[in-house]
Amino acid sequence: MLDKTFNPKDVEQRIAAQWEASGAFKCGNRPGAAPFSIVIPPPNVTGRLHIGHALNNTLQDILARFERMRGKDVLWQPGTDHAGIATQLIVERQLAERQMSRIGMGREKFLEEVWKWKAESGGAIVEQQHRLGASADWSRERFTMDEGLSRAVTKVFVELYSQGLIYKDKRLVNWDPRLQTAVSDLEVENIEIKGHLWYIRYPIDDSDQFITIATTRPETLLGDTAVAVHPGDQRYTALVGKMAVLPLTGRLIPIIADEHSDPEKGTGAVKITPGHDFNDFEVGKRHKLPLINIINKDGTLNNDVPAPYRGLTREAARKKVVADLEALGLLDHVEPITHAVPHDEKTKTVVLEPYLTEQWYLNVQPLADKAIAAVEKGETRFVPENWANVYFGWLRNIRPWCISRQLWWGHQIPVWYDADGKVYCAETEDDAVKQAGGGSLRRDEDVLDTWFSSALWPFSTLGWPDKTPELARYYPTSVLVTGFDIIFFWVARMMMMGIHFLGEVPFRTVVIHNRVLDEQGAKMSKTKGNVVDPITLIDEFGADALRFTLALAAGQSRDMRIGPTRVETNRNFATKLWNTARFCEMNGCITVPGFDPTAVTETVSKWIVSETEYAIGSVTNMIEELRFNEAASNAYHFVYDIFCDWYVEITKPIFQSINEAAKAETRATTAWARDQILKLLHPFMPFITEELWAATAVTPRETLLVLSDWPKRVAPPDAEMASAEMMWVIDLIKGVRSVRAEMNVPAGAKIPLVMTGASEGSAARLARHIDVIATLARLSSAEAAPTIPTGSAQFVLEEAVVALPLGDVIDFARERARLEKDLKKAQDEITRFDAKLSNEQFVSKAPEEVLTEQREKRAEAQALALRLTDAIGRLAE
RNA sequence: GGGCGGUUAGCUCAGCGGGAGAGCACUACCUUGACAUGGUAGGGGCCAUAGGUUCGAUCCCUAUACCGCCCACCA
Repeated sequence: MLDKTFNPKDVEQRIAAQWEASGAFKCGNRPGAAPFSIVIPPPNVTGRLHIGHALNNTLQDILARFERMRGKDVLWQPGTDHAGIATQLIVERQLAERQMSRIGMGREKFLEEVWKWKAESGGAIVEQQHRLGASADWSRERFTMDEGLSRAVTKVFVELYSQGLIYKDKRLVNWDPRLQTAVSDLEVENIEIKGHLWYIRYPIDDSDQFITIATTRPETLLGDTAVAVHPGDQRYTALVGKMAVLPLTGRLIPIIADEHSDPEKGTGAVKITPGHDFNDFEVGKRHKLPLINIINKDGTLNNDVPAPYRGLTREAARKKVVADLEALGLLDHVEPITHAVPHDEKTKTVVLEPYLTEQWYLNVQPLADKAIAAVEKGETRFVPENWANVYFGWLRNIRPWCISRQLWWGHQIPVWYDADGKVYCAETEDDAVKQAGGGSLRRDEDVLDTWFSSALWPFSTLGWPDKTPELARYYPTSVLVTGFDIIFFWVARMMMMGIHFLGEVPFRTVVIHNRVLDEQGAKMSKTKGNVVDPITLIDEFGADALRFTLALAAGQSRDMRIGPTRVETNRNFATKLWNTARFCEMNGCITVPGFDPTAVTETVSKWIVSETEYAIGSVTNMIEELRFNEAASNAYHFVYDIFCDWYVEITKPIFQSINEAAKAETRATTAWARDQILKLLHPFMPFITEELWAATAVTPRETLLVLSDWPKRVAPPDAEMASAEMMWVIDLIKGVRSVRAEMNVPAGAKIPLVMTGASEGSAARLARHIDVIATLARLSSAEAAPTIPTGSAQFVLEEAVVALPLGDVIDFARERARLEKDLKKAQDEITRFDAKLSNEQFVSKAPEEVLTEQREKRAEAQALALRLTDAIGRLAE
């Protein structure tokens, strides 16, 4: 006997162990089956599962389980990302607690520490993915710094280098002064902050005039090498070609004319600091201006500025420069402004500095062109498809990718230098030495951007550059499921690398899912403290409830809000499912081997087979179309509103009857429908369905549910007739219940029912389902009769009028009000249909079936109104 | 500045050319032999605004407003 409620805590771990032991998630053991593959977006090895991961993994798991049940050879490739910066920071912080430092111990020792950390505490997120029920092939788990994957990285680098696509360049980069590394354009987040616009007077050389410039960064004045005005700006034409005296330094800098200067902004004259501003860098190149770097790697001012400013932080330097200018009377005025300042995208606190360094770049332009073409040609499709525009937009304006990072944790760049600084790019040091013709070489100290290895994930995890069977079988992967926030970081780059190195797109379909917000609609962040922890939700409500909630919320809109109340609702759904199975158990509904749902004879059986068939079809279609929310809600609707609310209730009087043949068929049919439900829900709620699959079996099941076959659509006999009949029964019961409630008939009281004007068919239906109707509508009797007893409450059911003789109990005023309300509704409908049908344009232009439909509806409303009018008339008798 | 979403019941959201839906919340009643993590019956909406297309618009088109996101840039 099943317990009264489902206890996820007891069950989940046990079920997960069974799955693991059965090898159900392993790919490659279904020879002849079509492959279906997904690579997981590898979470950071430092990460904790957040609700966005939970959504992402749930959707992938739905697909994996669905396709596995459909007989495919499923590979869901799991793994983690080495996350250069995040991991290095964590280990550095731990070292600091032990009074140690990265620099102090040196590169080699430090990397040992990181690997040690990874072995001990890395990958906690993988355990959390297990908690969620993720059916990935865990035996194939990969890490971006694994030996094999690192080999792929090296090979890719060397090839791109030899193709001339990777090169070293000295230009401005976005510099993180705290980590002292370059970051790519994508890792910059421009944050609006309140600042000031300082108007500063630069004296003109050999003159008593000034040229006033406006700047948000007065401290960079120390590195100015020009002042620019717009060539067409009349105000300054006379000054172009003269020299200005740079305040605080006394350096002479030219006043130049350049289109970059915008007459509308500030004073129309702008200071040019090629060393610390991207635009100014370009201006400097155009005018062959000298470039002065005034900042150290840590963000403090260097020795190329006047002594008083050396060593100051940027903030301190700014204050001092402003104060000194003011003292000199060169500060014209200050305006408060709000402007966007580049911050480091991860912490959002560190202000990045445009900084002149030598870095490795990847010229992605040629790869981008092919990546664009592939989506244009439909080789990869986005779902929803409008995300393709975001993808195109970025790739069409792509700039070289700065791939080097001044970190230690990551893939070290496979480049060596000889004593003369000559470059040798090779897969191994030995090869480099060979290239150099002997001698000792020094390896480039930089590592690659973490996303460089992520870009190779769809093929590096399959064994590339080796020609493995897995690579042949599972590449291109079937579907990629991810969030829109990493379309640029990851999706586009995988496309570029996949096409370039494999000659084929890495995935056929990209599903972009919503972003998860908290229940108030706010973006979740650690600092706000509004992060909803999926593990907490799993602990409280079960993994199935969380998964079902996420699937239901995975609609087309951009955001979804998730919080405990919604998960609780679906925990309740799980309980409902559990108790339905319990009901089946209590009534002896046992799976009958070889049961043929198309051979049932009872109307009720035909009806539920037909409804099940419909549910199978809709859930299957919706998953195929990647409309997860529709799939989940269709399944929910079938299970709750049809199976639980009606079918189960209707079987109760059958089980209590003495019709043994009907009971036997109902038991078998119910067991069959329950099994179909378990299968339909399994991709969404794997734990509870797997548990019920075993618990409801009298003789052990042939396979675990996870390995069972997806339900096939069946063609039930007389489906339409059976459905119409059962709908009629349901409408009758609903009608009685409604009248009872409105007439305040006590719930326990059994009342008689008299049906008048019933056709032969209706009378027969009434007789056929008398037990069900009497039980569910709480009737003492139900019969067809020629006349309506006085003192009856009435309602209309198709051609018949149903009367509930309530005798003295009836409240005539109330009954009249109720009937009149219904009548008004019917009359309003008639009016609406008449308006339409009397419109010549409508009659002549609308399609025939719409016309017929409208006429039928009008006739129905007319008949209803007529019978209601009669009923009201009888009330007066 | 460029682009993209959203605006539907008190709340969170589905639906997207021919009768306005769900969950939660709300009201009334109900310990009915699966389930109170439940059941039954209800109340609640000019589907943001203004035009247009159409016989017909919550749905398609165009503008507007508000909310939000992405990209670029800001002296």
